[in-house]
Amino acid sequence: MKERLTIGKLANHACVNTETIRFYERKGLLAQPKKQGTYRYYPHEYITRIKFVKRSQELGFTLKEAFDLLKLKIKNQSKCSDVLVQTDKKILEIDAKIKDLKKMKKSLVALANCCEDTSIPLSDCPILECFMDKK
Amino acid sequence: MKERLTIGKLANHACVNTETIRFYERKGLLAQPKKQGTYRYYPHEYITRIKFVKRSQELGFTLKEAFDLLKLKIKNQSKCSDVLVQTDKKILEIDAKIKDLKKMKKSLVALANCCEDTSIPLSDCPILECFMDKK
DNA sequence: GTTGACACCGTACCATAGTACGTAGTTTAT
DNA sequence: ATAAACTACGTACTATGGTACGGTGTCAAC
Repeated sequence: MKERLTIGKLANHACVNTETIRFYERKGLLAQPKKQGTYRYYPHEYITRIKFVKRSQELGFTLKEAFDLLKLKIKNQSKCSDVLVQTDKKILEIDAKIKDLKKMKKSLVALANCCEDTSIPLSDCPILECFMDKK
Repeated sequence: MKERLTIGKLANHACVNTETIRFYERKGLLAQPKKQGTYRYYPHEYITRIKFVKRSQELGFTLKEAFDLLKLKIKNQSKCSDVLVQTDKKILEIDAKIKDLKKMKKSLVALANCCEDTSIPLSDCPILECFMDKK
């Protein structure tokens, strides 16, 4: 027999704070189940849903984006293409970030190299210029 | 002859809001020039400095990190070894960020590959289950 | 020499993503 | 049966990175 999921138990199972669940509810992102007496009891699929949202955040999606993906998952008339559009968008965003970071690293490595030569005064270090140019 | 840079002109040249400059000053990140009469006038290098900070933020650095990077150049009386330590730390941070992003991307690409046939209804699509598994 | 645009300053407010806390009532375990 | 542990709810607070606003004073162009 399945245990009745109070907010605390849901939080434990989903590895989040109870306050986080209450926060999602306040934000209108997570539907609040009706009270049965004085307490609310959560359907067991809420555990997976919250875990899904946390995982999406780990993959670089914002909270809202994560819940949007969840909605697609729940809504069974959604198509795979709906999810693909979001995913492809994120992949492009990540690619751009990686590209930028690599440029940044190159500039920093150049700075490190210039600092290794202690005869060069730091005032002549082209760090600022490096950063601004490599865009 | 160079124009006298009031906060508004500095903001325009650096492509930020005047309030942003005031915010940096309040945070103690940007030194407030002494008043000349009732107004403050900014050295022209502040334009490049703010642009540098904005560029660093674009590359995924926090505001504080951006100003720390800026200090590398400005604090040229500091020891070269100090600068090297800072720079190497930043390079490691960048490497870690790139690694994280690559991991994210890998997961997302795997996700996208889960479903090539975009006409399949989502209820039959494994794409979102992939999300949970590929950790 | 007036007027409109700007500076200065403090304070309040925005979004994002939560966390903490106090009060009151309820459930559960011993 | 009583105490510990939990729930519900509202509000306040955290951090990050700003933006907006109102009042007062000033500068600069026409």
